[in-house]
Amino acid sequence: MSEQEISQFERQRQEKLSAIKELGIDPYGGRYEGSEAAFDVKGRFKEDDQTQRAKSAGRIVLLRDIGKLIFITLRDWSGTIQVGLSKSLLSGQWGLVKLIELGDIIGAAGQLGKTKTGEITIWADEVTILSKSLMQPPEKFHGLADVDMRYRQRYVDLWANPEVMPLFKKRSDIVACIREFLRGRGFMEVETPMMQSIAGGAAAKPFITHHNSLDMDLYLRIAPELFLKRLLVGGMEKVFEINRNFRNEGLSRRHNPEFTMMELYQAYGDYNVMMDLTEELISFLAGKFCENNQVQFDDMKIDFGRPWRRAKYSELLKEYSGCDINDIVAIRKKAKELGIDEMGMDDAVVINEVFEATVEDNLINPTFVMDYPAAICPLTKRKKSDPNYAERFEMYIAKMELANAYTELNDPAVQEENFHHQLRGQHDTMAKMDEDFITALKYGMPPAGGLGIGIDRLIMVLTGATSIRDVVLFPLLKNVVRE
RNA sequence: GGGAGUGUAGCUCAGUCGGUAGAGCAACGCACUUUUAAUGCGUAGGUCUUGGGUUCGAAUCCCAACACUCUCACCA
Repeated sequence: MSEQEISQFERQRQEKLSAIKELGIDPYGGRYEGSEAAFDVKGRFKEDDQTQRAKSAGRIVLLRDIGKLIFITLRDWSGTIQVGLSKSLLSGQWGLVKLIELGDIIGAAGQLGKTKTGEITIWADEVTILSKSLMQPPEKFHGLADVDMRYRQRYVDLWANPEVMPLFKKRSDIVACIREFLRGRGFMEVETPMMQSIAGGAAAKPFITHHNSLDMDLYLRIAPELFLKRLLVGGMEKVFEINRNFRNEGLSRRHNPEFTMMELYQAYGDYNVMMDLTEELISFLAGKFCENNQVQFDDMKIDFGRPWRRAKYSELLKEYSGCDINDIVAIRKKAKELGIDEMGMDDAVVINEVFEATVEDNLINPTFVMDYPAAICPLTKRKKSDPNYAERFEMYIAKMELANAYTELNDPAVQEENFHHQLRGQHDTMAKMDEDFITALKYGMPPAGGLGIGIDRLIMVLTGATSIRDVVLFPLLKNVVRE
């Protein structure tokens, strides 16, 4: 279909638009003051008070025309409210009233009352058209079901499917609570570069862009870690950042190429401090946003009740794969059984492959996995008691990695060595040495605990949404090729 | 990138053995001042994702492309 060609529906709506203009009315409205959220109007309604008035604005999502009386359901960001348009109350405006239709945005004011059937209703004595809709809205009962269209036209999805707006409101509330919680504990929010000349702090393929006047290639950041640690060097003691990371990798139910990460650093702390903080923060959120501290997620019932399990990496490996972490022969045998191509992989990588293949699917309730093999943790301080292991934990919920934390490595010599050391079998390693970060460490970084929490995934487990695309307003999609 | 599935009216979906397409909602017309997915009667609406092929004949069978979903791979 060519773009010039407009549908019969759009043509019909254009005619109504013209008819509204002919009445001398601007079909696109303007400032509209004094309107109240539908939710609030319903909340303050009193049974036998005849003097109540209300004024609301929103989109018409249902319309029942009974001749000289029209019932309309208006939806705004807070919910819906019924408006009754009666010819006897609106005789002067009846010409306009008969021209409005599903999808239009209107304002209405009048006495607040109830209908015979008990529905709280604004009996309008004044109606204002605020925006004429030229497009046909989706089916009123099923809404917009086509997932592709829901993501491409989120601006329709948000009002056509009633559960969508509350979900994104909840996301906003959760993020606000995280900020409130952290600020309450003395953390300072900062913003560090999203465009970096060296994409460091994680092992992932970056997106590349170019700055013209500096004639310089830049990477969209894969993590803020190395910049936040520079702030520790600078003397900030408790910092956090909530912002986007970008990773040039595959998409899935759990992966969007741009995703929101909360990273925080606390000077003089360690990974045990981070563990307590993680448990307290997420428990606080679960208590606030989840009924009975539980969430149904797919076929899993997640229980956020404390205390959360804290188990060693080696312990979980033993529990679910049957292998002792020190018995590399048995682990390689297990890897073969699992179909992992372990030839040419370093031991630590094979162990981690087996771990991921056997353990992850069992981690449903919040679980801290502690003490990772040091070889796969280049930014982490090793355990004093056993330098083969690093003071790192990952926290899992519903088989997903939600958080990752370290006792941060602050020895510049060890850090430099780790940057140089490449593990065979790992596709991406720290691509380029960040010399300036090493310089920063040489000035002295206080010992610290650091934590990263994947915000999108956290929203998923707190709301029961099983696809990251349901908690991201505009997830990345392929372009539709237009002829 | 691999595998499986899906793509039909503006939307939600049927479509049997291969015989040129159906419903509900929305739209248009008429009626209706207490509806709740309002109702009743009537009208109109389709390049069956796109391009090839098989066939007398394709929404239906085959091939390819495109998009989406699930899944695997990738993903400290």
